[in-house]
Amino acid sequence: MKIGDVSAKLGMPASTIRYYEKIGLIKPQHRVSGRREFDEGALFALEFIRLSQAAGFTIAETKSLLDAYTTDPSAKGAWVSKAQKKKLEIDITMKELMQMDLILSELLSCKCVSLTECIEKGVTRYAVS
Amino acid sequence: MKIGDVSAKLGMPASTIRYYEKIGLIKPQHRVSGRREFDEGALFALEFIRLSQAAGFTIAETKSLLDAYTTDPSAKGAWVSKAQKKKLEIDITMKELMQMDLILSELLSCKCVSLTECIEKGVTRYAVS
DNA sequence: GCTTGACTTAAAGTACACTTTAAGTGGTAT
DNA sequence: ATACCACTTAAAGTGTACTTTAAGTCAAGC
Repeated sequence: MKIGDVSAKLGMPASTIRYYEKIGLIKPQHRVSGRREFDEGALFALEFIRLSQAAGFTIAETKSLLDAYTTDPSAKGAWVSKAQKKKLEIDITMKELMQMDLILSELLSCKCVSLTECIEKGVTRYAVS
Repeated sequence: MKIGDVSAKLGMPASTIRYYEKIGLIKPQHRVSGRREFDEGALFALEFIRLSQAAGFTIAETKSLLDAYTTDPSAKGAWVSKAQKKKLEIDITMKELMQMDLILSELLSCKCVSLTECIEKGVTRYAVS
């Protein structure tokens, strides 16, 4: 699969994919007459990166999750605790998203004529504890 | 409430709060002998901003959600459709977070010695459709 | 065979969201 | 009363994550 196909399939600019390779987030892809050829593993890595970004993790964090124990099997223990920590962070983000959703729902269903009125009426009671 | 107290309560640097005021994300706070005094409304706005950021929205998007129909009640219609759109975006992000969580769970529970092996065994079948 | 367009590189540029700096003010504790 | 620390400002600096540019290569269709 060429970079253009991968780009279309994942909805990710080709420039971004090249950038990820440049900074070592994905392995240097095998070249066929100078162009990158992507396999399933590369596609997984890119999708993993996309989801990791969506989860609010930085490139460095993503790299750390993606690198670990691929080169050194004995590093799996460290990877496991790292991944577990990330799961907790995802959990926190999920709760924040749910709270944001709840606030938007409250503001959407109320009859106030302004946000200020909503705040006075206590529509925002979920927000600040 | 002074900026330091707000900062401590929300876990948000005072510099960030000043920055939010400077760019108009929050209203200019009332000053008491030169220092900002924050009320419940301001606290709500800041918590709203924090959650909005967690939901992956930009400052501009957050501002748009926070501004609308506060000054012009007739703009509520536009605000409503905007907020509904945001709720859909939150929904997408939630699904991505769940997928990320699922992938991490799979990788955590498998017995592979490397990520490459996991990919080959199809542990990643949830990732790329 | 020649045009088209996707690909290649390295390097510079951009956007967003703060964060830091420098210089100064003001209320509180010893 | 004096030291201290949180506060004030505007402006410059920082970090992350790309994105664009410029110059060039290469394979495929007309």
